[in-house]
Amino acid sequence: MAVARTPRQAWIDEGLRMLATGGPGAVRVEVLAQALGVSRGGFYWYFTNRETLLNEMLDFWEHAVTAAVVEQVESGGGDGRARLDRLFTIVAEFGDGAVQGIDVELAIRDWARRDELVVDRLQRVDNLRMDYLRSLFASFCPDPDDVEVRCVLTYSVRIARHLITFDHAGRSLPEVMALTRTWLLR
Amino acid sequence: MAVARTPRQAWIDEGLRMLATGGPGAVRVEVLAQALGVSRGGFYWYFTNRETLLNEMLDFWEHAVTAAVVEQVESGGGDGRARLDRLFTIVAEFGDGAVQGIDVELAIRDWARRDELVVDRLQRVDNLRMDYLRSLFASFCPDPDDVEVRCVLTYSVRIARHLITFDHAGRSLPEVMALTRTWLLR
Amino acid sequence: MAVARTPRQAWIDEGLRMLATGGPGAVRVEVLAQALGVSRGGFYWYFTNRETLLNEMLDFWEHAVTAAVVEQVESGGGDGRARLDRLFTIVAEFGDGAVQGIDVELAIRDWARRDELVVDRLQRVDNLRMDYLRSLFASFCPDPDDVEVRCVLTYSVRIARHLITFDHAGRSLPEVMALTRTWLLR
Amino acid sequence: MAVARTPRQAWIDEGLRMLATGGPGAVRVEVLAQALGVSRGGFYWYFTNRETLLNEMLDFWEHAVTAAVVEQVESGGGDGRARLDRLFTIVAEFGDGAVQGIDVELAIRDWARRDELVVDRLQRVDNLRMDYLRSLFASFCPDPDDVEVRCVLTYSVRIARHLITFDHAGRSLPEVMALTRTWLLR
DNA sequence: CATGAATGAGCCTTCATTCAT
DNA sequence: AATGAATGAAGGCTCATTCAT
Repeated sequence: MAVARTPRQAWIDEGLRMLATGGPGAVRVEVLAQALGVSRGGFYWYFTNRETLLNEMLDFWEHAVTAAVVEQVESGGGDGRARLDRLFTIVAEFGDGAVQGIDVELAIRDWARRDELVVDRLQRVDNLRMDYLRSLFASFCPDPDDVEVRCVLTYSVRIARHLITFDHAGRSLPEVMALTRTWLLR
Repeated sequence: MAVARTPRQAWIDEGLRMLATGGPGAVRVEVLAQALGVSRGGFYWYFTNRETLLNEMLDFWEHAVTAAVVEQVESGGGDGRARLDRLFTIVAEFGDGAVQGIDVELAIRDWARRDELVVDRLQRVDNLRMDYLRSLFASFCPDPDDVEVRCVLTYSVRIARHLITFDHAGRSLPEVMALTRTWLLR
Repeated sequence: MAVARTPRQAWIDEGLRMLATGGPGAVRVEVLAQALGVSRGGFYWYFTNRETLLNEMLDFWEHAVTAAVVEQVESGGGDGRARLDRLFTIVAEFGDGAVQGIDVELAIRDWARRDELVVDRLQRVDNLRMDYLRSLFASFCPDPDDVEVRCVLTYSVRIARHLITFDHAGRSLPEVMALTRTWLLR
Repeated sequence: MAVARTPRQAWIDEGLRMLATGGPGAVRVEVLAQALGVSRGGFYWYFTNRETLLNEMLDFWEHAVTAAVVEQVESGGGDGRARLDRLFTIVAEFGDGAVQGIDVELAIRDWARRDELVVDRLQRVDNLRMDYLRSLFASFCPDPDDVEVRCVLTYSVRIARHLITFDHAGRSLPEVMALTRTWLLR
């Protein structure tokens, strides 16, 4: 059995990288191949066509992201507030290059605006994370409405932070995020 | 008041519509021409090339959006809280077809993630709106940190709302938005 | 109005030429373009895709072939035998380069063996010609069975002659064809 | 009697099957391999390249067809007319799936129109069969011209029958063939 | 013997752009 | 001011072939 020089996963990883950089349209077979130091045609050994790769990228992303989320936070123990605090920290440090990075996620979110199939996957991820968020906030917020609002605000900031480009009246972004965190955990 | 739509502007409007629908990559000369019932070549009488159109689309969007924002809210009078309340209502009713609609804005925001020139324009828009938001919140919030946090949260929800896809634990999206509004104006 | 440098029909003619030479698989856009001294992409100004051309080639062939057949023979007058004789002569001289040439026809006949849509067109052509043949033979053959057999034999020779490759025991092909003609008109 | 089918022969058989179905262009290494449940590369252990297979297919076809022709007819005995009658019957029942089937032959005949090397093989087959046909017809036809014409007609019908697509004025194809047979043996 | 993997030429198609009219 | 026509650079996909194991 010959060793795979460019394992299937390598294509997926690279594909997600290009997705993050330029959206689904930028996931081009030729560019992928070049990035992997392989010829264009080699791609078709692993994937029927470009669409297949795109789908597998989404599959992989969904699993990677949902598996990682609770795991990282729960591993540290503590009460709800402590865990939320840790969650904020983790999220704040989101790496850009990582497959689970925010750039991939933003690209997928934008992609979902024009592709129903992407919406499905995104919805599963969003619901899973929100359920977890709710459980954490609920541990110290008695009012369900209050919980829901905090979740929405928390999740919204998490996403929008990378799409908004304003200056913060003399403050740094981390400073503002720290203030926001305090406000939401109040 | 609708400005007389010059032929040139017709291309820009149609371009923004396609941008909203499919991102910058979907702004294709052929499709535009077809939508305007004109031949493909006619495009080049008005614009040097595709990039020129893209730039003018951004220019137009920036002006349209910044002109409209304050105007609509201020025209109604009232104190800061009242104006904020009106702002929330206006934003909540954002039409999708309009050139200033949220779909164009989301497309531009995603676009900005991979194009520096777009970032500049977006930043001007964001700053302008945030300055206005700050002035409104400051009218009844004495603490500047508090103001900043509320602005960030308000603006984040405004954007992220259209990118997030979860169910709201039995509530409708408008219900949750109403709760959020109350929370932020508390 | 700009003059078409390569009118639509030029593509069809050239396409039929390639079909005759190498079958449907040989009708390649690039080769066609090269033969017409035009760039590859120009093809798509006239045709949606390769299949469209293939279909129009078949359409054109069907019309050209059915229009030409009776016309040529009838124009000379005379009784059934005389017309049949003329028909044999015309068919015997079938040019190869002509769009209505036997090479195109043989290619289409082979093509029909693997494409239902081609069969339909071929059937219309075959029936039209056979009806005409029957009318000619019937003018001097009282027995319908006799007529049918002579038609089948005549038509079979017309086609198979170009597919059979044997030597004729010292005779030339024209000699044998002359003998056959006499036999069938006996 | 089926000869033990060597792996090599399996490729040839399968190749002839694809040839019959779709012409030489359809004899693709990948499809062959798949049909044999073998990997694409295995092909190259047996054959230098695709062309080698194509040649061996033709070789095999030539031998199979020439060996079978006389054998089948002669085995029954009888005089010339009886043998011819049997020949007609055998030919009329030509199976399609068999390697010596008419579909392979038609494909090869079409192929010969564009490949000189194929013509040579076809010519040998045609001559062999025609010589045999002549000997049969000569057994009851004193005139050599008459013999030649009958041979040509017989052989032409044999081939063209599968390429012609007309309706027979209310008769079935077998009926017409029976009439033709009688006519030719008259 | 045969496989998994990869190459590279070739084909179809799309699309921004150009150009003569 | 605009059209019909054509160009050429990509990009997706197929397929014969090669090669290490």
